[in-house]
Amino acid sequence: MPDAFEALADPNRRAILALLRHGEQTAGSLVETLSLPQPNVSKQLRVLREAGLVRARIDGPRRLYSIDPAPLMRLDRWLADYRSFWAARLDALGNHLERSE
Amino acid sequence: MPDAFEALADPNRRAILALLRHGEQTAGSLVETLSLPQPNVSKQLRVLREAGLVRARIDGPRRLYSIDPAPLMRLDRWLADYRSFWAARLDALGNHLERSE
DNA sequence: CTAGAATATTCTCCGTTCGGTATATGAAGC
DNA sequence: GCTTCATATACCGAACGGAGAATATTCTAG
Repeated sequence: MPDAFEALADPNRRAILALLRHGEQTAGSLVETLSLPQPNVSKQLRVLREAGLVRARIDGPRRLYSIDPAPLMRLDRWLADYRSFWAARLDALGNHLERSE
Repeated sequence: MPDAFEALADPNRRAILALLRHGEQTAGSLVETLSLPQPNVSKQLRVLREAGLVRARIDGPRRLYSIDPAPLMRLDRWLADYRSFWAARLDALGNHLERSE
């Protein structure tokens, strides 16, 4: 059972996640968009599912996949411990920041 | 040459990064703290270096490793595209948010 | 219950990675 | 130049991960 870090290590899986940002998608539409072989996509979806990054909703013969944000939240918290390393640098450069204290 | 996602997929490498949060460390002190074989640590440091996550400063016979935040910044920007998936949920729970539109 | 569409699983092959051990490089002191 | 300490690299075998092709499962329709 892979964790989120391992699941995100693969570019194809990140591409799937990016597509799911636009909303629920059937496995088939992901196959079309990615122009990858169907079994390949299905296997990557399984890894994403086991890592908790996506969930599948059964709709007749299709499965509708969508993002489950929980592991990404944890990744965000993990990353928070490192933000101080670049926050200072950005302030110094005077860049516009999306976030402010 | 591995990218940051691949480099972060390994728990030992994440442990090294966590230790470097406290500041520059020699390879030797990392070996002690992690209680991993020295060549193992050295190899993980190489992967982290090639991914740009750490840099090494030569100080006599030792190498002082420290965090290079650039790839983590990129990871943060990557993650930003997914924040909307849990921001709404946090709002609903009444949690305090670091960022606001 | 048969057929067909959508998706998942299995299998094999191959390149990569990992842990462990041994060895090599490089700098500093004598 | 030799020795020693600190670190890196080379080598090996085992385990892992991904691509591809073939097959199995599951649902729905008729």
